[in-house]
Amino acid sequence: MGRVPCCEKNGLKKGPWTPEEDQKLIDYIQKHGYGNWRTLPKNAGLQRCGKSCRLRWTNYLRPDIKRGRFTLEEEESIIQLHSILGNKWSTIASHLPGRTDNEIKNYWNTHIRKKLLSMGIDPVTHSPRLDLLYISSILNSSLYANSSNFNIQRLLTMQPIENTELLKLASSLLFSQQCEDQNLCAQNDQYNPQILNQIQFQNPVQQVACTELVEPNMSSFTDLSSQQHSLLNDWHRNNGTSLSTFSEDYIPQLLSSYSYSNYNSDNQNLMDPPLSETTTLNSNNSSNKNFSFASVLSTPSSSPIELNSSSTFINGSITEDERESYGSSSNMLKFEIPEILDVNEFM
DNA sequence: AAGTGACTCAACCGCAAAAGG
DNA sequence: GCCTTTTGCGGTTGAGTCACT
Repeated sequence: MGRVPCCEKNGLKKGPWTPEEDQKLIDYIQKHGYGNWRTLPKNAGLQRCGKSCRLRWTNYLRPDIKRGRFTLEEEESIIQLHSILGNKWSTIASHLPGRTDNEIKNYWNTHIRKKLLSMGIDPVTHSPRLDLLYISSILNSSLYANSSNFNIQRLLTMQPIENTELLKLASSLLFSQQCEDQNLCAQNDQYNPQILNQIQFQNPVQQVACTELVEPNMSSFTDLSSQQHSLLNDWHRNNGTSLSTFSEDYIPQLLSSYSYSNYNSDNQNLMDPPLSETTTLNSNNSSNKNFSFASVLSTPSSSPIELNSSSTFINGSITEDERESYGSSSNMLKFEIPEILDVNEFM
């Protein structure tokens, strides 16, 4: 379909609107309405194209536009609607009176998306970042397994590591292990809790992810919708500045529901939860009109998760060695990520 | 106080669908 | 049914602002 530019470039102003231009547009629309955007600027005495006028009116000058910060309810709605609709900003906006698609799009990109990422949730799929879990499991095996079971050299030669991020991580691990060999060789068989306690996670999500992988809290396998809701409230109150508290409570629940059904669907799961407990966390219940934070997780659990470009597809190919290492010894299962690894590189 | 990088958000761009002749 | 015009949408940009050094 041939397209003619909506306006002549010459002689028409671009860029920020002045108060005078705003007033002209408001006055004209209040008098005549906005029938034809193409002829409107000329009639209103504006050196703008119709497209620019329409955008200015719909996104800024319209009298019913709500200004100010998004409320918790609006934020919940956006997340829930996005999990269903994707980037259909205008459709999402139609469910939020007074908010424009542009505003919602901006808010998503600058706030919600980052929050979800920092919580270990893929904002595209609304699923837990399984690549982080996978990395965590690899780290677990690599750092504290006995050398006879697993080592980083082996990690570097593993088939599933096709992702360059994992390769970077593996390389970093190799380097950090060399450092540890020099400094911590005294603790060959058992990790030293004092030393580990001194190592701080850069990302609390990972800490929880790692901990939960190896030490599942079975009490979390219950219906959590109300709890999740209160967690979101906490998160919102903290304005995203203190995610650790939220994440530590929230992420294990995500992992509980998600890793069970996806991580190793055919064979024995890492933690072998009862099936019924997994299903109670299914959030795709359209009859639930109240927002549950589980709605963030919208991807059907039965489908393989194709994460975004910075993510890694996890196919559940866990070797017998690794599986054993997860479940055989609680000592070996505890681990932490060295500071040398920048978790943000994987987010 | 100046420099720099990160962040925000209004505005633009290109495309596609809808509408009209 | 075809072509042109208009409208709407989603992705992206960049100027302004803020925070930190």
